[in-house]
Amino acid sequence: MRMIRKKFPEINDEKLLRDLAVSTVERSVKDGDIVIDYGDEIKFIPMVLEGTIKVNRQAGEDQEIFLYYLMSGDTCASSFSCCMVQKRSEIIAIAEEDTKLLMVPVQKADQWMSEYPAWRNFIFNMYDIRMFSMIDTIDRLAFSNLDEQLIDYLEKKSSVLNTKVLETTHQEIAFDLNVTREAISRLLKKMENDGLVRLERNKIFML
DNA sequence: ACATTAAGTGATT
DNA sequence: AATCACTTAATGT
Repeated sequence: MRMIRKKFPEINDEKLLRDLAVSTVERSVKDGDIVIDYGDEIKFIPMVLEGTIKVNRQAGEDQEIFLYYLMSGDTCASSFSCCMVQKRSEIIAIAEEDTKLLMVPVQKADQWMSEYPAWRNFIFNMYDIRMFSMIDTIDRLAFSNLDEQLIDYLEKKSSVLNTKVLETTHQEIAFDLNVTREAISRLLKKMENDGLVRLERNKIFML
């Protein structure tokens, strides 16, 4: 409850906070765990208390692309609309680090929309934020070449995880940007020569 | 020591 | 930029 207040200051309705405390379940996931898989039926809306969730679009079997991060204080509003129209998940959500979530049952979330203006505002606000972050992603995809995308990707990851040392593989980046591993390896190599990064196995040092 | 996985690279399309 | 084929290097058992 204290946690909710701290992480979600927009929710400033005492009664709603009490409702949240009784109707939600806290869930801890570890780095790399899949929170929502492609095709899952969504029954809960996750609110992120601590940690980071990576959200990827998945198209078909082998096509995947990074959409955005959910950080502390964020919620995935689109999962709300998704289950309102009884759809299965179009995205996959993976924990990027050990993460604490607050799982809000859809039915409650729906009920609170009419009950609490604070909740309604919160959800709409989150919609807006998600939407902008998507537009950002679209810009990146449509208007920038791979090197810019890669730099953007690395910078985002670095700032989200608050570290200069990214622990990841070229292959994983390649999956997220939907290109081949070789392309990433070559670009990173070039960036290393340009003094932008330093490379080690499973590590990228941002300079 | 051996197997596995990550990364580097040249050639081809 | 993708695909392929192969090498080299790091890491796990």
